[in-house]
This record gives sequence, structure tokens and C-alpha cells, in this order.
Amino acid sequence: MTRRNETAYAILGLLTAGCSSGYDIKRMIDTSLNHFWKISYGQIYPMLTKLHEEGLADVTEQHEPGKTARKEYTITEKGKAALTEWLESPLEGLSAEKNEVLLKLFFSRHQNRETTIKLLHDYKDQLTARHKTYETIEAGIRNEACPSPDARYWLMTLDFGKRRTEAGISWCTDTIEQLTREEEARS
Amino acid sequence: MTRRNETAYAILGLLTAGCSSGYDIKRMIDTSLNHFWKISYGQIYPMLTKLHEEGLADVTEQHEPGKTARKEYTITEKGKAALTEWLESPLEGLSAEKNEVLLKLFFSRHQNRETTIKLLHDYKDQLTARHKTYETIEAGIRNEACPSPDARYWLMTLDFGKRRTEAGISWCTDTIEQLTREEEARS
DNA sequence: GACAGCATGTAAGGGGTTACATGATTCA
DNA sequence: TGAATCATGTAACCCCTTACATGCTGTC
Repeated sequence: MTRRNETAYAILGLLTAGCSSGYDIKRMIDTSLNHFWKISYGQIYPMLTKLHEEGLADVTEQHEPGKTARKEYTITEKGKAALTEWLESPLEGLSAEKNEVLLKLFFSRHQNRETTIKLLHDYKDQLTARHKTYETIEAGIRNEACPSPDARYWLMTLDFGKRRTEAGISWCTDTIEQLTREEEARS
Repeated sequence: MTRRNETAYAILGLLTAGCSSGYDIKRMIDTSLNHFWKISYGQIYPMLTKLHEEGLADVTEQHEPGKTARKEYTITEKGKAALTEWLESPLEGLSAEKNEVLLKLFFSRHQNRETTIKLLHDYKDQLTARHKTYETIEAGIRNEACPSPDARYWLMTLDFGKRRTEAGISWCTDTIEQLTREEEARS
């Protein structure tokens, strides 16, 4: 099997999760996979074409009256095999996630303490907002009338997001406190 | 001031943190910033040239006998101003970090449970290994004879890394347990 | 009639990695 | 003498984002 990039598998996976058009896929990613994956249209449409060319997906053009024309993709057996192969393949090493806050903090000796504290406050606010959206999405999934068969795995990914965010928030709190104590001690 | 990309500021910042050549910068990033930033030579050398062209850094070519020729960069006043401006600029929104494990988990309905559990075990092992390297680096910084004036900020970034990693590890443990319980209940 | 949402696509460019190419010094 | 480390750089390529271009349908 050819080595494909992860975006290909993300799209292939979504074809098994109730998405059938490029537009569907984009919507799904922007809502449910938002906290650990994102893809732009500039990747989706060319990739769908490519998957079709390689026989991993079938297309049918829908022209239902009263609806905008759309292309419906379905995963083929070959596509399912490729997806499974990837799912079973070993993890690549952890990649370093670039973090602007840590980069700025790393050079904070050149800043006055207030600026650094503000940086951490802003980050904390952003993390708190993110945590809330996770909870909203979670509630949405739990309250669904006919839950998706994938729902339990989605909840696991949300749990991960929540826990990491909480760790970040409490780090902010403690680090702010540490810097504040010093500020007071100096005056 | 021109908007520059974050890589430029990372390099500018490192010029204030005891690094003076491209090689130095690379080494520093691979050891101390490793958990939240990385840059390749393919970025470093062209960027140093560019920073010099823009007057943010000075260069002197060193030809000490008995040593390989090297270029020593120092940050200029203009460079310092640009760095400070960036440090004080508001945070950009949180970017979604791509996470291969969560992507695979998201599609795990199509896998047998053992494969999913193995995925989580592998991830947990990787996180545990990473946690250990953080502790090693931390010990190295704390035991230094003449600590860098930046040391306390470095320790803060390490603390962040440790906490997030710990959150990930305990999520793995709990998620594995959850999946295992079900496996048993089915048999 | 205007705006929101549905729907598909392309082109330019930015950012980054990888592989390659080169060469000096140090130490076992 | 060979390997490790120090040291600098380039070119091809990949991935992805952004901005643009287009057009339909439903609703206020």
C-alpha cells in the first residue's frame, strides 16, 4: 500500500462516519473534530478527487430537483482496507506542538512582569473558553435522540481535550500566582 | 513594524539567550525548546540571513585558528525592539493541534477493541517517556552551577509540559480501563 | 431584493521538512 | 583512519492556508 498522508485517512474515516460530500466533511471537522484536526476546502476537494482516482472512493453526482447539485462520495472496499491498515499501523513519534505562549514565556526575562502575567491571563481565558465549548459539544452528543454509533469514541476524544485544557488552566493559575508573589516581594 | 512570522521571533529570542550561530540555535531548540517548538536548518540559515538584511541582527565571521569557521550573530537594538513588540502583542487564537491518536480513536468503531487498546497503550508509553525527559531536563537546569538568568522561565515551560503529559497519561489509563471493562462484559 | 446557507472548486504563496553537498576538528 | 561533532548552506518538494470565483436555494 502506498503511504498516504494523514489528511487522506481523515477524509476516508469521515466517509464512514456519515459524511458524503466535501461540504459535509468540512462541517463535521469544524464542529466535531475541531479540537484535534482541521482541514480547509483547499485540501478536501482535491483529496476527494484523488481518492476517487485511486479507487478508494466512489462518486455519484446528485441532481435532485430543488437542491443544489452535489457530489456524493462513498468509501469503497479498497478504501476501507486502506483505512483499516492505517488504523492498525504503529503510531508515529509524538510531534512537538508549537505553543506561542510557551515561546513568549521562554523569553520573558526581557519583559516586565505585568506583561508576562497578562499573557498568562489571556491564555487562561482562551483555555477556559475552549473548555466550555467542549462541554457544550459533549452535552450535544449526550442529548442526541438517536446517537451515532461513533458517539462513545467522540466522547473519549472530548474527555482528552477537557483534561488537557484543565491541566493548562491550573498551570496558568499557579504560574500567575508564583509571578505575583514575587512582584509583591520586590515592592 | 512589518509582520514577521513566529520563527523569526524564536530565532531573535534565542540570540538574546546565549546563542550566536545557526548551529547553536539548532542545538538549543533541540534540547530546551523541544517540547513546544522546533526549527530545521532549512529555516534557520535563510532566516538569519534575512534578519541581518533587515537590520535586526549583526554578523561577524569568526576564523579562530584551530576552530571551524563560524558566523556569530548578535541582536541589534532594532532587533530587540521587534522582539519586545512581539512579546507584548496579543495572543493569536488557540490553534488546533493535530493529534494522530485522537484521529484514530475517532474512527475506532471499525476496529476490534484490542487494536484500540494497543493504540492507547503505545500512546501512554510515548507520553511516559516524554515525561521522563522533561524531568531529566528539569534536573539538569536545577543542578547547573551558574544558572542562566532565563532558567526560571524555562522551568515554567517544563512544568507546563509535565502537567499536560500527566493529564494525557491519566486519560490513557482511564480510557483503557473503560474499554477493557466492556471487553470483559461482552465475553 | 438581500442575506444566509449550501455547494464546488482553483491559484498563489507561505511555511516547513528532507535530502543533499561540503568541509574542518577532535578523539579514540 | 574512522567516527563524532562542529559548522553552513541549498534545492526540491509537501502540506496547507487564503483569497478568489461561481452559482443555487430558501427565507425574511
